[in-house]
Amino acid sequence: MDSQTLDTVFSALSDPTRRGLLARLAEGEQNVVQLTAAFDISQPAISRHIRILDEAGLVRREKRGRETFVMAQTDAARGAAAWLDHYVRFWSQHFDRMDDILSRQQEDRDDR
Amino acid sequence: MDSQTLDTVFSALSDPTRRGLLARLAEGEQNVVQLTAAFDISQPAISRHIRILDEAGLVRREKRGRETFVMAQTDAARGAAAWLDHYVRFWSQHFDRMDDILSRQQEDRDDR
DNA sequence: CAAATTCATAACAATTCTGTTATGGATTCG
DNA sequence: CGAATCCATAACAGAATTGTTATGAATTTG
Repeated sequence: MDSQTLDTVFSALSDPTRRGLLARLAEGEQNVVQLTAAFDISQPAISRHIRILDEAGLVRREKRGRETFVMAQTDAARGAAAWLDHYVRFWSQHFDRMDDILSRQQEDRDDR
Repeated sequence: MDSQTLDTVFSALSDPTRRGLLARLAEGEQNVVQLTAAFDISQPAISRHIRILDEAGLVRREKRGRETFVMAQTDAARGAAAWLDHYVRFWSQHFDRMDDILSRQQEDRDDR
């Protein structure tokens, strides 16, 4: 997952309405009218949020007749999760080493 | 981890310079001059990025004399990682069930 | 103590984001 | 077929973001 994709995915996830949309979509696909009903903002605003999620690869849209169904898409989220996980692990290791060093120093002092 | 914290953490992570700062800090604490040297933008711009990371709980600042040392902080990243993980798992389950249903239907057809 | 270093903040400009209302194309309903 | 429904896009306003330069307080250095 390249840097620009991380930009758009994390940016997409940084808005509470968009996370709310994703949460709703976890229950299954919904059309735009259904999604709009769940929030307190206008339909065009929802349409735009959906578009941003789409561009980030977090949802997929499918037009059937006059309705547009929106469904969650996991790949982009998995990529971002992997990135975060990687860094959390890396930092943790670093801190573990730090703790190790600190506790060794403590032992050294205790030994005196 | 509450919604507003997720806002600030994901938003902080959505900028490539800030992710770059975090990557550098994984190697250990650095002062502002050192961090500024690693990027092609001004010191005040770096200072502001650091502040945003700080407010998101992704780094900690420690002033020693005239220098400010910056170090990565894992808790906020862990929280965001947990959120992402939760949803990825949830969606995956959903899709697994879908796959299950779809393949059962396929079997039904095969049985005919 | 004067000069240099470190870094935060203010002031500003350019750009992007997020909402609104207005509108209209496409599709479905009666 | 005319009316209603679904939803995307345009145009706009206000707020937020990200960079810049200018500046100065605090600290260290020579």
